[in-house]
Amino acid sequence: MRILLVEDEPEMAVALSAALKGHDMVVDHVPTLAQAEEAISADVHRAVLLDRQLPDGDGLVLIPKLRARAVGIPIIVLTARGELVDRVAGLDHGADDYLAKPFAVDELVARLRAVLRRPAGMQCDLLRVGRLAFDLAHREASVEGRPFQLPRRELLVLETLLRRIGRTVLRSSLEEAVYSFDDEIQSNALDTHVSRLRRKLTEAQAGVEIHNIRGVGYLLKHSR
Amino acid sequence: MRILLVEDEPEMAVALSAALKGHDMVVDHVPTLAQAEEAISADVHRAVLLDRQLPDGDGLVLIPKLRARAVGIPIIVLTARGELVDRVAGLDHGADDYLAKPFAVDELVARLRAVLRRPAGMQCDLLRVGRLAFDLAHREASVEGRPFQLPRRELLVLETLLRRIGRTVLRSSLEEAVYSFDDEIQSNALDTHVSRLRRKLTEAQAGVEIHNIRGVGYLLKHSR
DNA sequence: GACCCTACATTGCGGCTACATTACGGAGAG
DNA sequence: CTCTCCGTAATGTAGCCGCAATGTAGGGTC
Repeated sequence: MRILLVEDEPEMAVALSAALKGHDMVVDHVPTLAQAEEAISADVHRAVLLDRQLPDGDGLVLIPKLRARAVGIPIIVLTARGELVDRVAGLDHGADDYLAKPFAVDELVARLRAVLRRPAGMQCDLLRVGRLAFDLAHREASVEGRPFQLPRRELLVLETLLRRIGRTVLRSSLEEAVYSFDDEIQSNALDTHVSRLRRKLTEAQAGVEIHNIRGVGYLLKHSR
Repeated sequence: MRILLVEDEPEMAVALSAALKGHDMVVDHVPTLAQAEEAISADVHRAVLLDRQLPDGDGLVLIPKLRARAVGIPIIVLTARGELVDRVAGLDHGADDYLAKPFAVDELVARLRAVLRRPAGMQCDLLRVGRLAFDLAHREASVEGRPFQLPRRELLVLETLLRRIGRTVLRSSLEEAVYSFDDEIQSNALDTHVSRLRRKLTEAQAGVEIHNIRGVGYLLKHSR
C-alpha cells in the first residue's frame, strides 16, 4: 500500500510517515504542490493525504489535477482550519474525506482504510441513481442524459443527499452544506429548498425520492 | 443512549443537546463540576462530554472521579484550547478523546460513536437477531435488509433491549435509557412504547419477541 | 376454585412540534 | 426593467407521544 503525503511542515510529515509505516504502508512525502503533481504522474499511489496550507498554494487546487490523472484515487484533505466552511469546501472540491488538525493518527488510518475499502463504483465521480446522474467534477445534474438545471441552493441539497445516498443526512449537516458560516438562517429556508427540489425531481421523473426522517433529517433513495 | 454533557456556556449546551438529540441520544446537561459528580452517581449515562473551562474548575479534575465511579465510561473532552499541549494533557488525564472548539457536530457524533463502539470494537457493530438487524453506528434498524423505521422513543427501547439481548432489562433501566432527568413522566408511557414497538415488530415479521418479566422488566429474544 | 389486587397490554384522544407547501417581496444579474 | 433566485412568513398537515381509560393476565390468599 503506497501513499502520497503532501505536507510542508517537516515535523508533521515525519510523524505521519512514521505512524503510517507502522501500519504497513509505504509513504512518499513531498512538500509542495508542484512535486505532488510530478509524483502522482508516476501512478503508483493508492491514496493521497493532502495538506491545504502549502508553500505554493492551497492544496485543494491539486484535487482536479489528481482526478484528471488518477480518476478514482482516494484523497483525504488535512487542514489546520477546522471550520465548517472549509470542511464543505474540501468535500465540494471532490475530496473523499477531510480531517482537521489536530487529529488522532488512528483516526487517520481508520479513514484511510475506509476510503480504500470502498467499491470502485463509489470512487467514480459520476453518481447515478434512478434516471438521475450527478457529475461531481462539474457539479451538474442530468436526467437520462438531458441536463437537469437547478439553482445553487437546490443543487447543494441534491449533491449533499446524493453523496450519502440511502443514508439519512442530518438536518444540521444539510444546513452546514448549503449555508456558509456567516449566512444566518432564521426560517424554514431549507425546507422550501427541499420542497422545490422535490417538485422538480418528480416533474423530471428523476426516479429518486427525498424522504424525511422526522426529527433527524432527510434521505434520498431510488423510488421503488 | 444517554449522555451527560458538562458545559457551562448555555448557548453551546443548547446547541449540542439539540444536535445529539437529533441523533437519538438522550442528553442530560449540567453546567458545573459539582453537579456533574452528582449526576454521574446515578450511573445511567453511557458517555460524558466534558468541557474544560467550568465555573468551579478545570474539567480535567473530574476525570479521575468519573473513573472511580464508572470505570469504563467513555469521556470526550471539549475545549477552546486546541493546542497540542492541551491535547496531550487531556489524553494523559485519561480522556478517551479530545475535541477542540470549534468543531463540526458531525465529527463529535462520529467520535462519540467510535468510543462507544470501542469495547465491542472487534465485533461488527451490526446486531442481528432473527430477521432484525440493528446498525449501532448509524442507529438504524432493518428487517431482512429493508429499512425498519421507528420513532425516537421506540428506537431507544429497541436499542436498549438489543444491547442486552436474552437478558432481562429492568423496567427502571429502560426508563432511564429512554427518558432524561427532566423528561419525568407520570404515566405508563413506557408501556405504550413497548406495545407499539411490539406491534411493529410482528407486523414486520422481525422474528423477535419482547417478553415481560412481571414486576422486573422486559427481555428481548429470538422467536424460535 | 373463588376472589382480589396489581402489573401489564392495548387503544383512542389531544396537544404539540416538525415538516410541507404556497405566496410574497426583496435583491441581484443581465 | 425583468427575470430568477431565495429568504421569510403564513397556513395546512402529519406524526409522535404523553395521558388515561379500559381490558387482561398473573399470582397470592383463603
